[in-house]
Amino acid sequence: MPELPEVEVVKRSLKNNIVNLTIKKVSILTNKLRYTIDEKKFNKTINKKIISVKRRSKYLLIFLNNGFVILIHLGMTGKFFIVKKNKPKQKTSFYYEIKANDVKHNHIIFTLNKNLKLIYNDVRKFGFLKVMHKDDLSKNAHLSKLGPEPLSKKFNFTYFKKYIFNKKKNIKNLLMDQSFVSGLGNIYVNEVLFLSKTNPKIISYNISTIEIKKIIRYIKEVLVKSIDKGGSSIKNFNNSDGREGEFQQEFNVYAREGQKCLKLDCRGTIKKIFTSNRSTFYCNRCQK
DNA sequence: TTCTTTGTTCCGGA
DNA sequence: GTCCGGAACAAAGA
Repeated sequence: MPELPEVEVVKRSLKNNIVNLTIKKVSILTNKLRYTIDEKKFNKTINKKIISVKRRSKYLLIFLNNGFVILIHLGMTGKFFIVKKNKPKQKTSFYYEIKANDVKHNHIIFTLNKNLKLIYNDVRKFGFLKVMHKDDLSKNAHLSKLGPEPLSKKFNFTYFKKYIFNKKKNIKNLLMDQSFVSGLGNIYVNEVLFLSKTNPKIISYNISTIEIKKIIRYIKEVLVKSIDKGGSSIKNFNNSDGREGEFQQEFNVYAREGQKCLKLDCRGTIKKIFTSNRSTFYCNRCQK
């Protein structure tokens, strides 16, 4: 599931592969992803050059040389494939050989110059692509409500402490709240709370100064580490077989219900509960 | 057929 | 009016 590190890895891959290329053609194979696709808007991208690729929270932004931008959210299962026409077997770290059974989930195909194709593939169709003018980005409903980037200096002790004053929300829900900090999802929030030994149900205003510092430190540490590893939950991006990677080994608590706590000398067991309809995993001993 | 997964939005209660 | 948690929603696979 793409969270901030995975989106960052995708951004870097796109940056290395499609900047300075020109979109020659757009094929919309599915007219509805999360939102209905406005085909006319996509025509604005034809014969335009890609000048940069950026990330904000879990959103990708592909900027074109006519002032238009493609805003993308990968949802649960959104992926980009870059393939070389007529040479399907050729691969680099990001080139991907599409298997026949993946093709039915290809929804939007950008034909680029240099015989390349950029393909948006999404099994669950919870992602979206939207074309708009860059001047309209600041008032876009998705982007305008976002809190600070977790890796930025704005996300610090002072900000955190001030924000949780009187906040009755539990810490799990707070970290999931994109207006507080933008880019964390369920997997990384579970991991961070394990590392800081914080109980996910604790009321935010009750969190101690020491614990706040730990949470902030581990958020930054886990995200950076994951980005460096190429995004823990999309290892398959670099695999040629298109299967799920062994990313589950990377996690201390996520999807480890009933298993032993991995912390040395802790004999706890990983529990699974639901908070706001989201699966929450924590150790019953070290996250009191 | 039912359950699961996610981020976002909506709704009712406090 | 504000805050919060829970439910609903989207699609598809197991």
